[in-house]
Amino acid sequence: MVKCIDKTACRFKLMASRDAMEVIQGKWKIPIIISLSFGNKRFGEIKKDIADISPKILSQELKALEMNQIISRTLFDSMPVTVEYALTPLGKSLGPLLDEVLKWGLHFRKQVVKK
Amino acid sequence: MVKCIDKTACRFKLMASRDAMEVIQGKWKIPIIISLSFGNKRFGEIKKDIADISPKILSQELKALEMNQIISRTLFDSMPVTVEYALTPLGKSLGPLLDEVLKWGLHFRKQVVKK
DNA sequence: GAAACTAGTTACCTTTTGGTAACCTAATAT
DNA sequence: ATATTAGGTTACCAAAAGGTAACTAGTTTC
Repeated sequence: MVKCIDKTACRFKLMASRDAMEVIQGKWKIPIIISLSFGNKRFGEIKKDIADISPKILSQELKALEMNQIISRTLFDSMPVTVEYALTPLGKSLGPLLDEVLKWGLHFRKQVVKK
Repeated sequence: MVKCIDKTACRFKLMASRDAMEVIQGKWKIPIIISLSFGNKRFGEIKKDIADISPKILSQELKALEMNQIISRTLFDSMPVTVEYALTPLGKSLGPLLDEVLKWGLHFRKQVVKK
């Protein structure tokens, strides 16, 4: 039975995984990132993509993603003002992680959910 | 600007990612899985590995992971009884996902957290 | 008889997350 | 004047997640 011998390395791993999870955790962050992976979008477009998200939650989650530098927010002073959200390079770098999440989700569904 | 044209495929993706996230979401599930990736462990050993988890939460999370068939629970009727937890093949199949989480977490920390 | 070890459970409480409904500002169209 | 569009905000509420402290059962050692 192998133990977590190098405790510093182990703690470092736990820290890194917690960091990553904090960024993508919650009901709506991954759907928003997936929506933006199909191209830059405006507030209303994301809202239309994700059917049952409320404006309050969408606004809140977009702010959180922006603070973590996953997305950018650009204001155009057209009339009426439009706002464009886009994935940053850091946001795009989530691609492989999200692919794995998706892949494993399908595997899980095949094995356990079974419908 | 590309949209999510194939709506059925898109909904399927969202469903799969939500399934996966439900299994690994929360403050303690990934730490528990990482702990068990170092070998089968008993309740008290996992508790020692994860320093600040309370027995209530550990018990709760182990039950959830067992229900999702990520871990197995084996009772030995020694004196006093001991219980061994282990990753199932499905649990082990989370390996690549967790590697990506870890990798991205380190990348994120280098780029954003910066200390 | 008292303490310790195993693997938890229970009651209670706080914090975080998610959700609804109504409202706001500025401009343009009817 | 009124409705509509865009991009939100606000107040209020419910549910889920997380945490603390104390307690349980059975057995063994001091």
